[in-house]
Amino acid sequence: MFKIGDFSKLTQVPVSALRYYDELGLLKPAQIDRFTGYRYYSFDQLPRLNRILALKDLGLSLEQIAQVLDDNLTPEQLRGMFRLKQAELQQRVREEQERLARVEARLRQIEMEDKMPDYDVILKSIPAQHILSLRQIVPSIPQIGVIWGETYSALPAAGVTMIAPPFCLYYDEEFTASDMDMEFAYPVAADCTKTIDLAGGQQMTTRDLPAIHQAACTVHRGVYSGLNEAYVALGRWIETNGYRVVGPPREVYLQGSGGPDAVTEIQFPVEKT
Amino acid sequence: MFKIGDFSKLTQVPVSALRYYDELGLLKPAQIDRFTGYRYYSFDQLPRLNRILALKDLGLSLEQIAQVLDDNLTPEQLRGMFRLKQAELQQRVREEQERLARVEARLRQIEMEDKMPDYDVILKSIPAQHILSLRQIVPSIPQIGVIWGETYSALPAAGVTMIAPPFCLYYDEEFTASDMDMEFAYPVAADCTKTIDLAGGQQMTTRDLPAIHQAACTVHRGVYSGLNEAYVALGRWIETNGYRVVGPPREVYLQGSGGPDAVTEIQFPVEKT
DNA sequence: GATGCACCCTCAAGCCGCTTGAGAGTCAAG
DNA sequence: CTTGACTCTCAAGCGGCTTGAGGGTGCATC
Repeated sequence: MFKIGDFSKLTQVPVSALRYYDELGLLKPAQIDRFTGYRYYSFDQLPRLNRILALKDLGLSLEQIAQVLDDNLTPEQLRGMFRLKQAELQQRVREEQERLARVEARLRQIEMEDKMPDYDVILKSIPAQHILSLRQIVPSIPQIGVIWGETYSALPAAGVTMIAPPFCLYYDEEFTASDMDMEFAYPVAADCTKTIDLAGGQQMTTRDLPAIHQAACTVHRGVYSGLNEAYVALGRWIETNGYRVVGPPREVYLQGSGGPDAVTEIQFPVEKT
Repeated sequence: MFKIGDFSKLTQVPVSALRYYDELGLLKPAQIDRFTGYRYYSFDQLPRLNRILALKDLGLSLEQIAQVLDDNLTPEQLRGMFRLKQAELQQRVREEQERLARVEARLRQIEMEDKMPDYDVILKSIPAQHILSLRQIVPSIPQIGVIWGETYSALPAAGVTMIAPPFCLYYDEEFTASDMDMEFAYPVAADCTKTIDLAGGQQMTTRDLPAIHQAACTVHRGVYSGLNEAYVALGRWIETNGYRVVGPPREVYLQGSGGPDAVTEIQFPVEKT
């Protein structure tokens, strides 16, 4: 019989942990002095403690360990438990490896530029939306503003209200500054079905835009001409982190002044390669 | 300006997390209604929030993120921080991979035997010890008990007290049941220097036994003839988990009755291959 | 103007696996 | 009989939130 301190030295488990295991009923001392409350342990408890440590080392929670030790589960349940743990760990290893790759990319960037990068790229999902949109080949960049003006002013007349910031989709595979295949989109209520005829003979129509599982996104603050850098940053992030683009990027005009206080989000649908 | 719920939907960050970031000073709302306490957020806060999310995704703590965002550290500190994080993550990936390998080994074993294995192997370090010992070629297994008896009875006469359970070291590379090269050891006080002459003309002497950085250990309960299985289990564990033996194994007689309540620990010094 | 209902607030507790600390009692050696 | 090392219990703390209780707000509808 040892006092807790001796048992702690023997097993290299902290006294506080032994007391905690006692509290949980995971490892009760062989004996407790009923007057002083002193815990006394015996060698016979080593196998049980070792099993606790071994299972803990496999990543099981103390609650799960208690089950394995006491609720003598069926072999079936036992297998299930470990298979689950295996899957969990595989997932975790993958995640940590990806995280490590991201940290290394960020570190290289800091070492090159000697400061934090200007754009932070995050992955997020984008919910399905119902939009009122116009798809068109746009001859030049200045035209974009014109089209936004025309389409926007047509909304109230048609009794349509935008329920989220407008955005556009770029369908060209490569960047071009002329004859761009673009779609101008206004998110509208899910039950809205409309067709609007515009001055130039084109039509805006409502349609569903499916959800995007994963998109690499970044936010640009300032005039639109600066968006370039954001695209560059996003492109680099996507490449160095092992993703690839799987759909047309979107430019969301969160705060659409076009001036220095404009806020624009760029979203690239991506997939892990 | 959005209320917290709208900002939460926009950013896909839970309301409770936004409130928590406010509390930490990590992301204060652009404005707070001084009468109702309602938080109001603006688009301008998106870049900051994105940076928070990006850094969180790299594994930084919120405290570290606050530093990066506000205490604008020197590029030197910044690099240091990320290099540290990199090292941490490399370590973690290794650990999780090893853990996964252990879980997979255990799973295979459960699938073979349809129950938890009888022996749990754990890794631990073994501190340096000062011992009084006798190294000898032992002709046969029954002789072992005899030698323990002789050496043990010589201790009191020499005024030596054992301060931990006795153990023996096995120097043979392979298992043999005859002519075993063994050392019988009694842990004694660090300042004890003695030579004891035994009946057969041999001498026990004191010496230092260095610490073992890592040892694979398991505990056997019961008669000594059952130790075999414990050795088998240990050997298998060492092999399947990618370790190799780097020193003579020890058999520690924790509860040395030799009967069914005997408790023996076997320790193999090991190294990751 | 009353009533819903969805939203917002603050404050406190809970999660896990312990660790740390306060305040008080116990044990063994000198 | 004192000293000092140990033991006990109980409470709080860690991180990054989440959950819930209890109560106030804001806007639309009757």
